[in-house]
Amino acid sequence: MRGDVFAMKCPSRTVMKHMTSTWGVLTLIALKSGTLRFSELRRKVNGVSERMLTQTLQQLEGDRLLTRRSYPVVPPHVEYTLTDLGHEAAAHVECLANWVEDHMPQLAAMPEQA
Amino acid sequence: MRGDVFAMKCPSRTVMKHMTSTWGVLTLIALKSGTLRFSELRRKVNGVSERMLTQTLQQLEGDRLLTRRSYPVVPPHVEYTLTDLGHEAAAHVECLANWVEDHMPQLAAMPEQA
DNA sequence: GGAAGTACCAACATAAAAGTAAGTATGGAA
DNA sequence: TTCCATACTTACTTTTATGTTGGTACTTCC
Repeated sequence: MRGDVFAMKCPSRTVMKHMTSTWGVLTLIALKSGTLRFSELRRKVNGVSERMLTQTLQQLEGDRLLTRRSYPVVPPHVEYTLTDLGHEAAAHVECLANWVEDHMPQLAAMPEQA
Repeated sequence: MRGDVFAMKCPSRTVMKHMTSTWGVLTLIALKSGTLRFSELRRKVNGVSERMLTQTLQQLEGDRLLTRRSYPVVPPHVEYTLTDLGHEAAAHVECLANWVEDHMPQLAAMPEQA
């Protein structure tokens, strides 16, 4: 029942991909400090397009890392909240991001390659 | 001097991308247990093409996460070893991967989306 | 003599990811 | 009355990622 990221077809790879994607990382970290609605996330996650944010949120919801709550009011109102699993996931991702941020001076002297 | 993954142009994003790329993750984890040569890595990292492995190794080398040592012998012999930084990076990445592997049953019930 | 192994590179082709623009419904503000 | 905000979707284009093939230089094995 355990996943194996070394196995090409293991679904754990898909979850990893979602969590470590550019916008997945930022979305998880952004939601760590609490529930946010779509437009708030969009402002917080610098540079995401609506399309990408929607897609990222749907992926993370499909992985049960967050829940979507939509209120049927006239200007749409939708809230996104991390699940318990999501909080754990976000903690790991943030830990990684913090490490990279902290070690930037030592990493990459000449950032000219993609 | 500290990086910021929320900043679109921050080089930390590039490093994150290298570390969390499909093959970056597997390469780092594979090298955690010690030096490996190219062909050994290729066999260990299930499914990677030569091209992708080469590229991944060059990126990680550029980020100072591993070192390349090449011996000028007749059948080429090249060894890859994690740096101290690389070991730290690999630990974080493996931690994340382990978490995902351990929680697979709870994540993703129907893995039909990309 | 011919095949295989080694660690690549370059060119080409395809697949996947990401961005752009426009459309939708509705209420409230200007 | 026109415009904006909201939370999306859809179609389309561009960019990036990845895979495939073939070549290299030399040696050992069959």
